[in-house]
Amino acid sequence: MTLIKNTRPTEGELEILQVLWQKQTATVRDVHEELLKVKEAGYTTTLKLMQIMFEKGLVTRDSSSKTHIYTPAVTKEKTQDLFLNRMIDSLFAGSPAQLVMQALGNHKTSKKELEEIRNYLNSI
Amino acid sequence: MTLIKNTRPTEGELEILQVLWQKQTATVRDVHEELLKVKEAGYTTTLKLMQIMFEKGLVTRDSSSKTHIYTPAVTKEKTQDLFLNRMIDSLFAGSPAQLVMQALGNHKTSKKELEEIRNYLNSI
DNA sequence: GTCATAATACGATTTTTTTCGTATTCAAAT
DNA sequence: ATTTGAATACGAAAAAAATCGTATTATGAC
Repeated sequence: MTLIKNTRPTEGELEILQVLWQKQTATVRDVHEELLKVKEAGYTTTLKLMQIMFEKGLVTRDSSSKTHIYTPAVTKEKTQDLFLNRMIDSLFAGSPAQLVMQALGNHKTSKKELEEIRNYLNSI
Repeated sequence: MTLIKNTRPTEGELEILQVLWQKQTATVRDVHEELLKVKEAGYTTTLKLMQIMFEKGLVTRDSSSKTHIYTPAVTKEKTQDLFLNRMIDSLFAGSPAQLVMQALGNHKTSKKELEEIRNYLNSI
């Protein structure tokens, strides 16, 4: 039986997952290139990080050809939940509602988005 | 002139702020006692952390008597926002609405809370 | 086949955060 | 005044995360 660890990605790992979720599939170079748009980083740094993520089971990879092809092994939703829960616990007294209202309050949200949320609320 | 850095509290610092926000004012021992309810920690560990937080400006302290008295120097709301923004950026494609819906979806929120949120929405 | 290029592997270093041991100091109780 | 207990200061070690340099290897162009 395989123990599923709830490995919480580090910041750096999160940045990489970002890219993988968007591209679905990518080489180290692909990811690296994408990261460069946002921050400074050496190629081998990205590589190493992705290797570690592979060991942790955060990504899978096809290594049948020299240039490995990576895919995310955790979903964006699961990861979002991981962080949301953590944040609700540690900063919002365990109340999702508090987080929601705080988030709505301090970010200008468009009418359209507010409407979406209203609809969503009604659908629950 | 003093540069105000947007120092993002570390995990450990957050736990301490937690306690300070709740108590408003506390000694190292107070905080430490509170932390013990939740996790294991040595007294001097807590002390050191609070000293570092003082240097960073995350807390202030009254050191007129031997036993210093600490108070939070950052508000809970500001700190919540700091983390919310970060999370929205890094996990929700910059869309607060997405975060809100995800948070509502995956946590059983009571009818009463949903009602509150609805009211809040209408008030915007 | 050889060479050049680009990829991986891997170890080591650096940086950040957490943890703790020890020395010192203050104050209250005797 | 002395002792004792609890507090702070401080440095250093340990742990976690990020960064990078170098060696090795595979592949495609010639």
